[in-house]
Amino acid sequence: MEHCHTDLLTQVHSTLPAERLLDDLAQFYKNFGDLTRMKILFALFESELCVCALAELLGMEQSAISHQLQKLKAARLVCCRREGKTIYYRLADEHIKTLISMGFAHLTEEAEHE
Amino acid sequence: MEHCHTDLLTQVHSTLPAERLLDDLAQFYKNFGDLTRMKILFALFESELCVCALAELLGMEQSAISHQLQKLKAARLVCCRREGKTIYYRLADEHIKTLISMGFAHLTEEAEHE
DNA sequence: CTATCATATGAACAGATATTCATTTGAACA
DNA sequence: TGTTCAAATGAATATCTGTTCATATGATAG
Repeated sequence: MEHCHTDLLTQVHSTLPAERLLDDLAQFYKNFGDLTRMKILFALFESELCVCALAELLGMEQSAISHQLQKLKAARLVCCRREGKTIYYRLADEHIKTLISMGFAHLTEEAEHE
Repeated sequence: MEHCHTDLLTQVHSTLPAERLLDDLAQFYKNFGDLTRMKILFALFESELCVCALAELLGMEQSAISHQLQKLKAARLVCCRREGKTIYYRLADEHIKTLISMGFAHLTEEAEHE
């Protein structure tokens, strides 16, 4: 492994953010790495929706949606309000929309180049 | 489920991108949802590096790094060049840097608000 | 052409994750 | 208070994913 410049390695190493921070970042992105959650987020781009509406929209069990919503909520990507028996979910902030849209743009741009 | 406005649902449904596209997007984000890959990407922010340098840097097996690099390569997040026996990996484009940095910023901003 | 070094690949395994089913919580209303 | 509806939760399960180990490829030097 003599061809690996040790000084370059220590330099690169010094610029790496703390392990904890990198893991938080990976955990954060993990939320976008699932089709069901992606659908939920895109649906909430348009309007706040209750759990059963999301279940209906995605053609999935209420329980499955609820489990995913808990993850999105824990990650502070969505928040909710109660109205009687119904609980309406919405995006936690518009920033999220921008973030996802960037990935979307990246993907569609890349497709154009082919 | 009568409280769910069917017309709202059909309207939201009409704005959802194609299933295929949403899945591609989720698959794309999945690449950022792993600590090892996140470390690799951040390391490549600084400099192109060969496989064994990355293995050394992360304190992991060459094989583990190589497997992850194949995934990043398949997602066109990184590319490589050969120089003799050594293969150097680098970010596929600077755009990636921006994309990841946005998540990073989002995370650190959020932390400040607490 | 053989040995060696860097990397890639495949199979196997362990740990993580998404979904389902069954049950519980919580609010409204009779 | 008991029933009903919406949502949350927990256990079980099947699938996916990351790492390791063993081996293969591919380039270079002798």
